[in-house]
Amino acid sequence: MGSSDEYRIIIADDHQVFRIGLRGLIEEVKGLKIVAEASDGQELIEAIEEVECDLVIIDLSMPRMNGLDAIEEIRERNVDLKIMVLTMHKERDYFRKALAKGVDGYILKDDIFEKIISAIKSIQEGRKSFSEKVTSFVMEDYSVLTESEISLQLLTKREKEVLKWVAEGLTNKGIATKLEISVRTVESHRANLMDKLDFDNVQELVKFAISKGLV
Amino acid sequence: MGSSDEYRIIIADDHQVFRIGLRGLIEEVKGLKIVAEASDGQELIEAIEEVECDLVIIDLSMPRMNGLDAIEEIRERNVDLKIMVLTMHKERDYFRKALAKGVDGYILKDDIFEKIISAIKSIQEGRKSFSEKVTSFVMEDYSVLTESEISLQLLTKREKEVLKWVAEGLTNKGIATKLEISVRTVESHRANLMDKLDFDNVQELVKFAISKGLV
DNA sequence: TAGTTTTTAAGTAGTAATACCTATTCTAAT
DNA sequence: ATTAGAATAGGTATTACTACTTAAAAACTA
Repeated sequence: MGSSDEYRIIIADDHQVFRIGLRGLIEEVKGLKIVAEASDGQELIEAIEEVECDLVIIDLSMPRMNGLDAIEEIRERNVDLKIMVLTMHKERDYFRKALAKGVDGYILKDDIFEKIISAIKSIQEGRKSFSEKVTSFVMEDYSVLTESEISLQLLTKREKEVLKWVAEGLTNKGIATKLEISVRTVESHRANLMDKLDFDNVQELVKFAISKGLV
Repeated sequence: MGSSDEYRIIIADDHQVFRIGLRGLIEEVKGLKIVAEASDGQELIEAIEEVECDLVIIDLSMPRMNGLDAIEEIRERNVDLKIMVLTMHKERDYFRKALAKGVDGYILKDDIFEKIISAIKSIQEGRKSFSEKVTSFVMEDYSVLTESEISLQLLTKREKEVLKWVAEGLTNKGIATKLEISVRTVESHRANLMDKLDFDNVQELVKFAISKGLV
């Protein structure tokens, strides 16, 4: 055995002090080894090319190339490399975008250290790990959609029905056939929808329908 | 005082045995009182009209009028009434739709009874409460989007850019102006997008863009 | 440097959607 | 029974998008 049974980690964070602290703490754990450090996205990409590693721990706000762009870059080159975001950002948007780019973990810097380690372990075992603080944010997010539900109540039953099928991707003609009404009627409903919701394109209709759980 | 400091609950579930069990368990808790029972959505609506209550505990699968429709009906009449879903369905879709309709809690029947009580308490105090089993489903859901990421890699940089703006709701002309290229070029990119992704309408483009975190 | 992909752009025709406006029937509430 | 709102549908013109094809720079890869 030797180094082959060690889990090789690269840290990318623009604060040196944080890196030193994290390295110290992680290396106290048997089986985990920091094989490189990077202070920005560009350096990280280079480091990955140079040294073999299993996991990248990456901050989102870094100079030159930010974390999200770096993650995209990494995923384009190597789909298997595990990526764990370790950041102060608990905003829904960062989290969502990071997830969409395929990260394996998203842990907040104000989580306790044990959480970071258990996340690393989870990822090592092929699972994913997210800070409860962000999962709860996503949950709130899910339910917040609800609050502006008044606008849905503006719509009549038929309008909601038409909206649903529009969002599903049917053409007006398709909807007309499905509901057994004239295309002109569908056009009317659709015009009323646009009017009531103050939209001027299908795209917004789709996003609205999704947010309301109609599709 | 008397009944004024009691939290009045209506139970709607199509299984009588379950209702009896739940009633017994809930009424052992001081301060909670079951004021009515219903075996389907229709009965529930009627019960709400007849007796005053603070919280409705409702199952999703019921005859005559199912839970989701009942919730919609209730929300149309009374926005303040608290609604807690208590169901066996842990599928993402049920959960998402229930949330979109503005429920205050979503608890699974295979949760322990203490969880149900603590959820009721949370709701009573104005918070929301969801079974961890469904929040984790949502989380997975969030990250599963990632797995079919291959399709994004099919697209060129420019195509992704165009896709983003389409999803944002710009017209081809608007995108052309923004990117300082001809409308015909935008049309080309868009046609290629449709082709590569095997879509045939904007709606799908929007949904795809959202799932990839582009918008 | 040669070859491939990406980005650019146009022709031509056809289909789909929108912006107006009007108007009848149906339904539910007063 | 009356009235308001919803659902139906048509007229006319304009704008937006799609389908299918071609093709030339530009950029990148081998």
